[in-house]
Order: sequence, then structure tokens, then C-alpha cells
Amino acid sequence: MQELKSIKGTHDILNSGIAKWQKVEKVLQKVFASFCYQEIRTPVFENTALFARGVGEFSDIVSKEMYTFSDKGGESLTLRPELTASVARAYIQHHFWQDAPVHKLWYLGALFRQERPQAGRQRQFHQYGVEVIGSALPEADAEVIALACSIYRELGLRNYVLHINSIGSTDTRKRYTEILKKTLEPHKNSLCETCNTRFEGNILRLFDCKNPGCAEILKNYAPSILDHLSSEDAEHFTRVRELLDVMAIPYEVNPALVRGLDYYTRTTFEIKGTALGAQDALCGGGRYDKLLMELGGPETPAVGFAAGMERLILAMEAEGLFTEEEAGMDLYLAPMDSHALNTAMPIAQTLRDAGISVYVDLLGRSLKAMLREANRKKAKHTAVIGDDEIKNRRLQLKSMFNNTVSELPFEDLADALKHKK
RNA sequence: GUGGAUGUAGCUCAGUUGGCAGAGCGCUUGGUUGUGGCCCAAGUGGUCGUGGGUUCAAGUCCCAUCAUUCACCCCA
Repeated sequence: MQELKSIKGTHDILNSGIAKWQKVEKVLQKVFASFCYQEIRTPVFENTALFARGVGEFSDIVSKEMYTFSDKGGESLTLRPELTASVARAYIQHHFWQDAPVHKLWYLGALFRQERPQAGRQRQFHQYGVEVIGSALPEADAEVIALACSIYRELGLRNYVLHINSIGSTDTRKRYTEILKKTLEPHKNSLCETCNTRFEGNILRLFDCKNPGCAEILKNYAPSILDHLSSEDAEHFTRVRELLDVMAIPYEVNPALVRGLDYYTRTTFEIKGTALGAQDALCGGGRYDKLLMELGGPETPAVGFAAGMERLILAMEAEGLFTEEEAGMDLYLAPMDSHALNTAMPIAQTLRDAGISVYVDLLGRSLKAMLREANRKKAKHTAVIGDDEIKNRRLQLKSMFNNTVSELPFEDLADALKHKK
């Protein structure tokens, strides 16, 4: 028989991994709630057309990384490679705008891209993110950025940098692209092969090239998009920066920050982890004022970001933020034999109803084995149930941390444990 | 898709010029009857990634293949 194993680029999360995820998820929920954002959950697969139109047919994500398949009815479906398009689709489908002029949404979910895995990059990975749909104001941009930073601050992460830029509205970008082409035309031959293909397709992506020769040419000759913003674009960007300053959020303006998804307009930003490997983008986002309209909805301005869970956890591990030990169950109940379980199990039920976590041994093991396990599982208390306890309806509650024992009737157990929590 | 590295026990890894498959950790049980941790002892656990080849003999040498991983690319 063929060995069954998880497929390339996917991972089980178990044991200590679960604790890390839960710790992060708890903080996420807390921060989202404090900003009054509402959770949204969308299906993991959608019509292929949604991503082709939303993300951009010629983007790498759509053109070579999607898990696309036909269902039995011949429909082309795709496992979502990102979440903004899905959220936008839901917004349009359910006519959110009739319910309120602005919606502040957050999500956390699994995404799928068929890339070669490496550190911080998997084929199934998870992103959390937010979308503010309905506000064109720079204040929305600033709030979204502030939210992204609050999460890291709340988690205690220190080694990261916020980069921001404005790529202008569609018209601005069209004009700037022409200028860029004209300026770089004489140096075209010195650029690398990929840059030359991008030259015609999406010339802005030249800024992403890591080839030192290309970077040098860009640095020396390429005009900054910030010098070519329309006055409205420039005003918008200035206001975003003003608000970040007022909130004391440190940032770097990076005119080379373009981003690969087609739908961005005006503000773009990225948070880079400084303790990560090659895949160092912790969070990326920006404004996308045309996406909703392109997907068939009303023209609705929006801004949001997406951030990688796995990368965040890697960054937190690198900073040693998962050190504290998890305490175990409130009580480990050790029945001496199967007869004692008749008493132990109802006691456990009563305690659980009272909100106390109780572990009952189900293997019929020796007392020594049970206590060894209780110790290993970091139980706060243990209690043995055997013939004497059953006869007297009393037991000895032992604190595993300070080694004290108190004798109690069964019915006082819940109060005693609650008191010690 | 391209390039490099690595595959031996549940985990981390030794394994010499080819010569009986190893250690530590973990797990199980015990160390005088019903009380954990420390210590001691015994036990459990591997088709040496897979398939070929060379050889009296292959974890070790050769070929292929698969997987994992890092980097390019791209992105969170």
C-alpha cells in the first residue's frame, strides 16, 4: 500500500504548535474587537474567474500558482490563493452597502498556492487580515496600518519595519509608467531578462528586482513615483503620514514598494520582519479603490492588508516569545481500579460542569504510572479514588506544586478547586 | 520551473579503510501493598527513504528515483 502522508508544502499543527496558534489567535481576536472589526468567513473555493479578474490574470499568483480544477458539472473552480477578492465578492453579493456606508471586516483562513516550499512559504498557509470597505479617506488607510502594528505590539514582536508608499490613482500611475519607460529605455539593454519582459507588461515590478545591476540602474535613473503624484494623491499620502506621526507609529517611506497584485491604488505598505529569512514580508496591504467595481459591484473605495500566520509565528519564535510553560489540568483523577471509575467519572462530570478541567485515567494503570503522568502533564492537583474514598465519600486533594494535601468530602471538591484556580 | 544540501528508532543524531544496527532523549514496567518529580534497572522501538547495480559481504561504493529542506522566482 502506498504510504499516506501530508502533501508537499502542507503541515500538521500539533502539540506545542497548537498552543502557539491559539495564543496568536487570542490576541488577534482581542485587537480586532478593540478596533470594532467584524469577522467574515468565506468558502475556501470560488469560481476561477473571481481571482482572474480580481487579482489580475497576468499576476504570478493567477498565471502559475493556483490550484484550479473542474468539478463534475464542468465548472472551473479554484482554491483561494488570497482573501481580498473573496471578501469583495461577498460584499457585492450581499449588497453590504445597503446595510451601512462602511464595513470594517477581518478574517483568518487557509490559502493555497502551488509554489516550491521554503522557509516561511507553504502551499497551504494561513493569513489573517482586514478590509475596510466604503471609505476613501486617508484616515481609513491610517487606521488599517495602525491595526496591523497593534497586533505586533500586543504580541510583543519587536524586530520589524513598516514601509509605506503611494503608487497613486490609476491615472497617475498611467502617466508615471510612461515617464518611467521613457527614462529607462536607454538602459534597457543593461537590465536582466525578467526585467525586460516586465518592461512591457508591468514596468512597476522592475522595482522588485533583486539583481544588483538592475537595482543600481533603478536607483540612479528611475524617477520616484512620489514626485509624479497628482495633487489629490499627494494630499492623501501626506495625510496618511500625518496620522501615523500623530499615533507615533514609526515608518519608512519606500518609493520602490510596488507590490505584485494588480488591484492596488494609492497607499501601499508592507511590514518586513528583520529576523526572518528570504521570506520576510510579514504583512502587506494597501488601498484598492477600483477592485469592487471591476468585480461588478458599485464603485467603492477600500483599503486592507493580509498577514501570514506561519511567518508571524516564525518571527515570534525567533524572538523567544513562546517561552512560558502551559499549565495543565486543574485535577488529575486517579481511580485505583475499574470499580473506582463508577465513582470517579460522575465526580469528574460534576467538576467539569463547574468549569474545572479534570483528566481521568482511562488505561487502568498502576498508581505510580498515573501520578507520573499527572506530573508530566503538569496537573495542578491530583486525587486518588479507591475503596477507602468510596466508603467514606472523602478524598485527599494533593497540590502538585507545593506538595500539600487536604482531606475533603466529595461535595466540597468543586468549591475547593474553584477557590484555588 | 532552476540550483545547492539532506534522508539511519517517536525526536536529536553517531555509525571509521565495506564485516552482526548504535547512543541520548522519549515511551512502558519495576525498585515491598495507596502517592509524582531525582536516582537506579529492565523493556519497547528501525525493510538504514525507495528501486536497481558492484561485491563473498553495502547504512557505507555506483546509478536512478522519491521525499524533505534552503535559495532563486514570487509573495503573507
